[in-house]
Amino acid sequence: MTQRLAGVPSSARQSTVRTANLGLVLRTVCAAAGPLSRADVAAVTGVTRATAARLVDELVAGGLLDEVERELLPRRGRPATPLVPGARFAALGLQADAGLLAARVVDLRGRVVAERVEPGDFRGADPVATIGALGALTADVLTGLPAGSCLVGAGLALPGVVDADAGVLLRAPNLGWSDLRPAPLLAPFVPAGLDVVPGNEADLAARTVAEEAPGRSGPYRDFIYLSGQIGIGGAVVLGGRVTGSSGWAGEVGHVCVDPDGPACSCGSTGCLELYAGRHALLRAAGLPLDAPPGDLVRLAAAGDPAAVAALDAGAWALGVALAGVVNVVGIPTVVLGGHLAELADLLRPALEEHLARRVLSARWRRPRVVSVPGPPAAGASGAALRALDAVLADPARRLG
Amino acid sequence: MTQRLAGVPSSARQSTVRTANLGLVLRTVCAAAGPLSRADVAAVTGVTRATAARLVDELVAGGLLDEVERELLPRRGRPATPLVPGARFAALGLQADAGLLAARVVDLRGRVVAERVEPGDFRGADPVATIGALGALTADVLTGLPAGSCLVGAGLALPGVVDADAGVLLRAPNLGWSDLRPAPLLAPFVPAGLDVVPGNEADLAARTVAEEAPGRSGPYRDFIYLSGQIGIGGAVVLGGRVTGSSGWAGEVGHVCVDPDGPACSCGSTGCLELYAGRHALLRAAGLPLDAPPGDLVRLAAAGDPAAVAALDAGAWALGVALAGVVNVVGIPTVVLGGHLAELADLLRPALEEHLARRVLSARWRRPRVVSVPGPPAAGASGAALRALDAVLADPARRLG
DNA sequence: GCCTTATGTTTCGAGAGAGAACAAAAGATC
DNA sequence: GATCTTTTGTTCTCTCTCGAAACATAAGGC
Repeated sequence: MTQRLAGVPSSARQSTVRTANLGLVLRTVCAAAGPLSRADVAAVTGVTRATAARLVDELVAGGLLDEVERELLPRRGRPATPLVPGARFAALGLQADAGLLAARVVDLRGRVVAERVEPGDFRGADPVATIGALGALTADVLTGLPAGSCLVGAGLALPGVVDADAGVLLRAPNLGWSDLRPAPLLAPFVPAGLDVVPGNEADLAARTVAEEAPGRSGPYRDFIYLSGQIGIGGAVVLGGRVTGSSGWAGEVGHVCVDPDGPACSCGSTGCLELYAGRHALLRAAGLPLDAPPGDLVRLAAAGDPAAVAALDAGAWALGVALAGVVNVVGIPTVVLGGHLAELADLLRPALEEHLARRVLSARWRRPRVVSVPGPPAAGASGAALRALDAVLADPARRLG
Repeated sequence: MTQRLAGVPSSARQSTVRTANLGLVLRTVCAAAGPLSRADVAAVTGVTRATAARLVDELVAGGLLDEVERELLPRRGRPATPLVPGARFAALGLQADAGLLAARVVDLRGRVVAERVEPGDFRGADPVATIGALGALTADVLTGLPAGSCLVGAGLALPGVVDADAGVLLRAPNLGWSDLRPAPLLAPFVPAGLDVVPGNEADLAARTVAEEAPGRSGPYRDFIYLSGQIGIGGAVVLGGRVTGSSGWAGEVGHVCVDPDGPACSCGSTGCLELYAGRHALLRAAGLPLDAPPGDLVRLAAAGDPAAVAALDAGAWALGVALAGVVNVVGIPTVVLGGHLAELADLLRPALEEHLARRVLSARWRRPRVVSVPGPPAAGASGAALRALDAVLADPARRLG
């Protein structure tokens, strides 16, 4: 009975208060749209100005906050010292997808410090060679960093089932990769000690919707995210947090929409991906599989029958699959990302109608479908955000 | 910029440490299988014996912990004072379902202090009269409480879409109720000031699996729960917590398993409930709809073709629907409750096979189907647990 | 030039846990 | 049966952190 029980969180002590409040102050500054003064921080967080000043001073000393030049707004009273998130802290976000490689560095203010995105066709490509190419891109990006930058972490977005704790990509159907451990392959290209943590592409891309910058909320807090790449990944975001079992989740593309439908390479039948995946839509529309993204939109907008039929079938399949997800998790907002974002305007009417019919709670909260423009390779940004969020969660660790 | 931002948690102060540690100590005692001493509490939580003793003394003074008689284990050293959760704190859990009414009082130790369960057929019953009957049951149960009991909360499990914040049952298809506010109807039967909070039956029943007593974990921490009543409700439990959008979620019964299937009363087609709901199974097996629970089991075990076919169809539909849920939330454990628990042994082989085929991550984590015996009207117990968990989350409020 | 106002800083006190010493109550040992 | 050992529970001092209030600072307004 003297053994420490698993799952019991550790006790609070005085230093816990300090740690919690340092994090609170840092997140408050990050969450704000513009610079805050020490007095603003006190007012927003509820601590006294004395305490706010003490906490801010410690964060400034550690570089997690920067004092910037005051812009001369003519106001009464002593002029405030504007505070913004520290510019020297940044994280590396990588992405390897069937259609592109990307390396991007994002700082604590949410700015892209450096990036390279290389399109290509990596279906069935050799994993070692491809990760090597990504490493070269990474090295290139890192040389462009300003002096004094501090990389706090790194992540790699992959389109498949990932065991993030073990650092293993278990299976990426569209790349044709299995049981791959990317970190050792990337180690030669990144600073020593920087661990590249893999993650599911859709999970990470969803973060870029939930957070428009580290610690700053995006327009939606609760939504189902759909990432249209060659496959279809998904993530459930609740209260701004991606839920699910850490990288195992989000295989929406393989939700069954018709048990009597065609066989899928995953072993099941009638998977969503066979109707609304990028290749499925292009094939049904009579377009080549390497057609540029805008072609399908133009064709359908012009009323081409095959293209319209392809989108109708896609909307129907998305409706069946998403209605199931909405019925289970109870979130009526669907955010379309990736190639589905471009098609959002064409898919929305039929898709929302299908959802209204099949979702039990639709009468009270009508499901809606929205899209976000999103950068190319949103997964890379999400991977960087994940690493930066770890700093926001516990800034005291960075202060020594 | 001096406005308090929404969503920013409040700052920590000294009293926060106290509050947190009081909760930690109380939850530690609740989580333990047997009584703990002050020294045990110190060892498990990590605080010093001095601090543990102070915290325990405060909880004992408030009645949240009880010091019980030492059982004479011959051990060296000064004998410890065994601590158990306070017996005088209890919560009321109610349930109204198509097949039963239930009222139950559960104390902080997880014991059923008093209960009444009344079977019946309440499909299409008048909501006011039915809730009135439940109120009479409740009044009866409350008179049986030992003197000095303190009811800390009350909950009502309902088989439908509930807005817990607003306290409204929006729609319960199998009861035929809509837009019902149960709290005022029950107010005459409960002590003044006790708010009866409605909740989704499956969400609440899932709690009884995640927690075998207030604060004490059950055998599974991450699972998909299926509650087989006349309809089929569901809940997703992650890390011991029911996730979802507070009562909107869990309508697994209306996940579409065959878009070309028969029309459902909900407006969609091919809903899971039409294949694996209680009535669907009985009808397909050629049994009357009011057949006692064991009949179908006996018939199928005896090899009756209609019964076996009914269960095959049910397992197939459950496989399609649950594979979708597993693919989205990434949890490979399915717990069957309600009438599905009795059928678990008959459903499991086919169901696990369907899941293995349709779940993308099955090769690494094979989905498994388990059942829990569960009390009748598990939702009532779950409703009481929810109220008791609120005390565990913040015992300081109870201490004034 | 003085007043007003808002920001930032200093000082003191209170609450809470850590650590160590102390007191208490049993079994173990001779 | 007296003493030692062991474990539990208590008391005391110290440190850490925040709150409160007074003070200092730097601007605009009159």
